[in-house]
Amino acid sequence: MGEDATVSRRPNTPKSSTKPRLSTVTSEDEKLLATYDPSKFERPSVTVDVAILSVVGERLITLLHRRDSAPFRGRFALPGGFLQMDESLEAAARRVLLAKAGLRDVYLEQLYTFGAVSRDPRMRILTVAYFALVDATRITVGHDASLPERTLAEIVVPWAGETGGAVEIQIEGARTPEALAFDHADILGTAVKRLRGKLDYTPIGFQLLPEVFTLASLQRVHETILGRPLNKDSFRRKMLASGQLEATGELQQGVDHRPAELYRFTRRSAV
Amino acid sequence: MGEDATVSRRPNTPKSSTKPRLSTVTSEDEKLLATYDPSKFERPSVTVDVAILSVVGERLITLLHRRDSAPFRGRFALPGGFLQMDESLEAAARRVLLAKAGLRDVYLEQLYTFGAVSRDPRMRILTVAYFALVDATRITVGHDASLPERTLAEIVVPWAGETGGAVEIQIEGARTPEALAFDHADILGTAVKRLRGKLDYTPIGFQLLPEVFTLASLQRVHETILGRPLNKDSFRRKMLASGQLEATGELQQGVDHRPAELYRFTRRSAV
DNA sequence: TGAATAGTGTCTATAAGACAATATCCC
DNA sequence: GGGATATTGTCTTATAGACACTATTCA
Repeated sequence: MGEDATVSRRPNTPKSSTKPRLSTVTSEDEKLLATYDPSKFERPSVTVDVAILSVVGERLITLLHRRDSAPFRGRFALPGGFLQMDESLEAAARRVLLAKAGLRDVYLEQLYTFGAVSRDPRMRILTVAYFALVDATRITVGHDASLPERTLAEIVVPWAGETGGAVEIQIEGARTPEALAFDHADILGTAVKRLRGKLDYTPIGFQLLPEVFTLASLQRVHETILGRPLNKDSFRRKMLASGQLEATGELQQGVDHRPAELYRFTRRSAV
Repeated sequence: MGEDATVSRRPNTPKSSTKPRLSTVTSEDEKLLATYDPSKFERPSVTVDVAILSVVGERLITLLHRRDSAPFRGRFALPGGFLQMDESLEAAARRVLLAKAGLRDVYLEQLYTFGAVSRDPRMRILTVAYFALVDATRITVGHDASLPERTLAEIVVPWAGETGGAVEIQIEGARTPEALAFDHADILGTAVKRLRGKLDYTPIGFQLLPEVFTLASLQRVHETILGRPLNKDSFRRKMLASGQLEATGELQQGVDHRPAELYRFTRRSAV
């Protein structure tokens, strides 16, 4: 940030006289801080929200909480929390993942920062949104005393390709789409758009599958995310040519047809 | 943000009793706010920084300011400023562009939010970084009483492709790279990485050229950003096939060889 | 044996790279 | 005319899609 030195762009903010005292501040700096005090500025609250995405069957799903307080009481919302002063943004996102969904060691990437002035009716709150990819076998919504209530919801994407925009959320059994709290439908839409874009040139789809998987299941994951069918032959060729798949030599079990070979991602560490 | 309702995750924050009063808050909400007050949380400062990129000759350049106060006094930094409580993030970025570089109506896109705990030695400051693309003819660094001092600096990218990482900054005439303030070399590196990625599938390169341009100059822009030579034939074919170029019928003037035809971008509005 | 999906091989269409030939301007 | 770059056309190679055929499992 190129914070200005001379500044008093905000005459309506109270002129606080408390200067920050940090061990890294030298005595020369101390003098300068007298004329430049960032704490003069009003500050927004900052939260971190995580769009946890997974593919179950042929559906793109996400994990939500029902809000039990205002604003948007009763609406579903992404898991999130306030950024603490001693943690990085990513650390906050990982804390949220663990505390609210019981997930650790998942693929996590910063998505976008949402900062519309009135996105929260109470006060100015920015949210730094992340998205996480989790294979279906790791998401649980059963009762767990150490975790808050969770709900899995289907993401229905009402636009093609990478058009972008809000998505619709379909709760199991419900007939109409569920309106989400805040701008969370936009956040999920942004996550889907980003994921679709990445799928073409990165092996990110593997993050949504268990350790070993068949090429057909990988293709179904891609198709579910992209929302369109893919050519089987070229999908197969491209994946094998990418050098990122490793044949395990094992075969699929328990299917009523010829079993497919199981593959493994060669760099599971790519988080 | 899925802010928790019951909360008191931060026992060390002062329990403020000032509840926000907003016209959109209903009386039922008022009651709930008694048990849930986001202002209880300590808040970071938030700035917006803008990486202004341009291509001049065969060089990728950016616009910097020299800091005249601590921290990083004397170092160059990106233009930036504190987010005001009544403006959106993008509005803040556009305000910075106008106030610090005299630029308006330029391509602007949110890049990434940088939030390492100690990125500013004084206090916790997040910055939401944006990048702007400006054609070379619009960047001025001459003296202008309404603008702060500015410097154009060359961006030297020490990595290939989309590897990512900090870039080096070369100030005109200097022999060694210039160390930037804060994490601004990382921000610029992130901007270059993003730009390289977008160049393959979006017409974003046009934003760096004047209204009309030749195919050769467009190719030079692409090559400068990508840091590698491109095949002339296929570049030409791909651009013309994209349907985003429109021949003006005019020819280049004042060259000592056969003049090239001038083209125009068909959707300059794509900001 | 038949249903179902896996996996291989071949052909074609399309896009990318290489290269040659011609065009047009200024000096 | 000579130098320099633009523009067009053709050939070759790589990649993607289409399709036919064989393979393997279970019911």
